[in-house]
Amino acid sequence: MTREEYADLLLPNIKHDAEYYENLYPERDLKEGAIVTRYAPSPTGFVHIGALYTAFISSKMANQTDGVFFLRIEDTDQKRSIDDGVNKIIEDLAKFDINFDEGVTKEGDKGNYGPYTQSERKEIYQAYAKKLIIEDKAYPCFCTEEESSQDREIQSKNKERLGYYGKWAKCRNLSIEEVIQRVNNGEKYIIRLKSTGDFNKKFTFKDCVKGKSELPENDEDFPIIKSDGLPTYHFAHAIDDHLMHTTHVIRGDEWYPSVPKHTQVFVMLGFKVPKYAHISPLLKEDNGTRRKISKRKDPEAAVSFYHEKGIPNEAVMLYLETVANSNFEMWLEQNKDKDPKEFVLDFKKMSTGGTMFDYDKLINISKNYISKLKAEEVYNLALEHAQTYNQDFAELLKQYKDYSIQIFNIEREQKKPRKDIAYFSDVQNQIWYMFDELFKPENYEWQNIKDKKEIELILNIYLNEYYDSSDDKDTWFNKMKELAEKLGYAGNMKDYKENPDNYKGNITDISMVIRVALTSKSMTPDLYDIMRLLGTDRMKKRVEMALQ
RNA sequence: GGCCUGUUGGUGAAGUGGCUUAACACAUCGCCCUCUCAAGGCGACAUUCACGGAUUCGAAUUCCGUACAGGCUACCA
Repeated sequence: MTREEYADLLLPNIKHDAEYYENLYPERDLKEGAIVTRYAPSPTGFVHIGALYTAFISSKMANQTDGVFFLRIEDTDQKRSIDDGVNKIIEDLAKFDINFDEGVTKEGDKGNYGPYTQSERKEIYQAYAKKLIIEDKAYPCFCTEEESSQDREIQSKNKERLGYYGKWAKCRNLSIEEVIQRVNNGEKYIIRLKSTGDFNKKFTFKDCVKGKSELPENDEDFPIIKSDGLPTYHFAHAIDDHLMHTTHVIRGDEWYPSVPKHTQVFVMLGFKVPKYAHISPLLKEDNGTRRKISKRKDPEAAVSFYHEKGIPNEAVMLYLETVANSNFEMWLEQNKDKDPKEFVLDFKKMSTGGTMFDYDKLINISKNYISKLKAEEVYNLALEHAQTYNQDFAELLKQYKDYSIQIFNIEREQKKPRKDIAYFSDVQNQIWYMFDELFKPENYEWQNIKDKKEIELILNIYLNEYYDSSDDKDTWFNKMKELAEKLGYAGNMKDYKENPDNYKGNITDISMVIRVALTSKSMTPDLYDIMRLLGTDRMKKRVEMALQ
């Protein structure tokens, strides 16, 4: 039996050989320095904030070099798939302005290097595995999972290094005859790589993020094809990224220790080894120790969390970019007129340890981002959020569109705008009192100001003798001062501070009475603007309500 | 157990042998401004870079060891 026939017995019914695929997927025609990256999730439908982070880096790296960013679905482990998982991932990423040049799309594959779903590439992997078998660089293994785990236990007991290597690689030297016999007996098998590495020798490479690296060579005969015929991650990664001509493999740093394994596959197959960039994880403090943000334990792990909270997608991305390259913030400060997209991301500036996820910082970025938006943009985003999460409020916003925009315009669109909206789920809490439909105050925050008679007096005199809806802001404020002084309050704070005993109070007390009467709250944005928006009739009604 | 990586204030970090009395930002606190709030202005916040040694005229920066944390060590990715 020739080696070809032998390989054919192990991996039957394969139409094409490796050569065929080599010709099918030629080198990409890109300009010098263009980076080809990919995002390669399992179709779980869940986008982790850490995954968004690496996807963002991959996407930006490709874009800033006029390269290619593609989506590949890694579904070789069927347990990880859910229905419609791929579409959910695509949608979630699109929200954050992460789009693919190539790969799986909602309408099917796009691009010349497909299929982009690993389960559809089974034959391709097998063709290459076959090539390795023919060249005696891979072999079938009949060990059961129980046997392997038993061996690991023995190794562990004897304090030996764990794994399928050296004398533990029991099937490595099976004779062809024996293999044929066991296959014909219907025994299940996997295909393992026949490693040529030496654990005592060092393998050196340069990681784009971590720099010069030195790891032991791989001497484990790790599986490349599972008993279901699908490849393992290690093998699929090598085949796919070679055939799809990925230049930079950007992934989580849990993969860092397996670079010798991966490189070995590339080398044994005669492929050019790609560059690796291992991104350190986003961490969370938990009981005094740091751990990766976890899908199960931390709500903020899911990208949908930010959507629900109403943190603008752009703010999340701005935050992730400052995590990626901390000089980004300074760049933004110095290039206020430029599009943040012009910032050039640099692998070398990425942190090599893990980064604590700083929610406060995110909120700060979000506040600043929202404060710079136009009133109408804020309105649109607030409405969009409310339509999904707070429909009653959305109805109000729609019904009173112009009015709402004016509310959002208070102290906005100026050099130093208000920064009180951090996320859109909080908007109703902040402006409910501007809507009669929502204005049902449970308590008036009178604080400790004056007795009811004094309140009544202030309000009545103000409304009847001073208030004029056509006053501009200065006139309005001067009138407030006049009223204060007429009633024995200090019209300006300096006078009051110098001689507090000469006055019943100061202008703060006067405006506070009016503010609380109109809004029930002691803390609001600019009173003048609120009064202007409320209008005379509603003001009168609210004063009546307050005095009841 | 083995292998690898990391460790600069509450947080993210700048920093690659003297320009560091450790930048900048977030958080916190104080003062000022102010009709309240939100802002804004000013200031405080690591004598020290996990610890111990070594090299050097000089170290956060180089080397060695220790500690702690994390990752990998699956027919999971």
